[in-house]
Amino acid sequence: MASVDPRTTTAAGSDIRVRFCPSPTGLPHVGLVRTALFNWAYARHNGGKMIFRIEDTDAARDSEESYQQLLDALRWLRIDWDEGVEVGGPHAPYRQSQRHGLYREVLDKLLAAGVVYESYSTAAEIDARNEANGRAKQLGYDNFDRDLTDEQKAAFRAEGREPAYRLRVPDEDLTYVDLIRGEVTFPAGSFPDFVIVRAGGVPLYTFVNPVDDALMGITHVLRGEDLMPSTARQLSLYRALVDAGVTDVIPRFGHMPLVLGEGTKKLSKRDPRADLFLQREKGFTHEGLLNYLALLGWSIAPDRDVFTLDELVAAFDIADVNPNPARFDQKKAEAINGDHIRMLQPADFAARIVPYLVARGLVSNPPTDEQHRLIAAAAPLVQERMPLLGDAPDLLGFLFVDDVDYQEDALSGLPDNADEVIVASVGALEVIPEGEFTAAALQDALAGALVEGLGLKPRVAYGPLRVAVSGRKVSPPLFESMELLGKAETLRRLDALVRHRR
RNA sequence: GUCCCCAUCGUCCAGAGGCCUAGGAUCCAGCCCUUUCAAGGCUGAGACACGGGUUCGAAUCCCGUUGGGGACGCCA
Repeated sequence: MASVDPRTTTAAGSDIRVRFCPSPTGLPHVGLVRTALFNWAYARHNGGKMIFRIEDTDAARDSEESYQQLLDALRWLRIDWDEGVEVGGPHAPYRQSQRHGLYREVLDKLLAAGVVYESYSTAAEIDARNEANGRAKQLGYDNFDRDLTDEQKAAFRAEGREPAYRLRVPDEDLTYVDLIRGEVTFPAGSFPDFVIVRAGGVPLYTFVNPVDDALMGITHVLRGEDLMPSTARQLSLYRALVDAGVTDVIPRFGHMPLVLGEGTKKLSKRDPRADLFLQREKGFTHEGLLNYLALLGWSIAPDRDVFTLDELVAAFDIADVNPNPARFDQKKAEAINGDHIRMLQPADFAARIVPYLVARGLVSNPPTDEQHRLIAAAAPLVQERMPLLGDAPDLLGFLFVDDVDYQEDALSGLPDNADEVIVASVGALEVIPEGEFTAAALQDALAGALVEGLGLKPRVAYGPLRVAVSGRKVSPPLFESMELLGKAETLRRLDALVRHRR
């Protein structure tokens, strides 16, 4: 009869310690971000601690660049940590590549406790034995070296072989209560004794991950569903760790649903939607992206899905997370982001679009005082009409260039009487004094000349002016745009379009 | 092949036995507002995978089927 190990932690509230422990390989992925977010939110909600550790145990794939990107990502997202890389803490160091001495000590304790043994079998030998015994190859290792005598070990050593170390896994069912999925049982014998330290002494992930969790006092392991099957191995290692006196409690586990891409497949690292920095370049705010990601498996209320990070923290509980895999929907993510953009204070919004204008070469870096003034004045015109901060250059670009870049569709959409409209407009605008060139005055003058005077529908009347001013069919509100440009520049642009059409 | 997980509108989420003629968001369609586009408002289309139980009563509990996903390394 399966039962939960009584040594499982009962930590709650401020005793909760969670960790985020990525390996520095490749670009930060949105799935990774959601894992970090839920860990962080759980810690913050409960007043517990968030530990940020780096699992750089694979020298071949890890890179310093990737490590820096991870830091950049979390800092941009405002996901902070109480202990870990950069900030230090009582369990430093927090990069596994700097903890080898610790792993050696733990291995010695496990060896002394008799729960780990030396294994000399090579992969080829294991395969050969399986074949000879009519045992399926997928079953893997056959626990051959479990009871090697000292003489046998000496003989292998004499051949120049170095042992790998394997954990003697318990021959009984392993049960735990998943924080998201409830009770889960792995039947006895579903996996063989596994290697924890490679021949040559390099410790493996299957070893260092639980060891660090134990050493760092992690109470709640919240990770991706893809790691769920390895929980059986972790549990068996944990028991060994307790038996060997390395730790005295076993953490609780919660497995978050996968983030899917198109169809039913896991969101690929190659999928552009998965690339955190690409999403940032497109113009996601950290608030919007985090809000959307939180929606993948969780909700704050039945009838609401836009919320602040503070609200998320106040409401979050890992037990409320839905176990279903969720698809990343770019459209909805952008819609949520648009809501967050609209929630921004005007000055904050203006500041946030600056990097995008700079990137497009529309303003200098940093912008001049004059450019700052223009950005601040123009920002309110576009804040509610963009789902992404990256839409700013297209919408506001016309304000920062001397020559209007006419879009093809804008030109071709011009009515036949465009010149007539512009000429009439110029007449109406010329009489407005420089100091009274305001949106309200412009609207009065243009409505009088075009809508009443020429009897045009507003859509027809203002279209040519919009193209003359912005070069586009879609732009910020016309009169306000003209006010920002000023009388002289506005008239110059109207004239320029007429010339351009000749 | 073995083990594990999952199953409500196209998508995401709500629903922990009667409040469900299943609710919200997104997307799509239409209307309103309107100087374009948005935003905003309104309306509409759209789902409990299937089959058995349990129960007076099931989207909700149990079993099975089907479907999907994940894991099975001296990778992480």
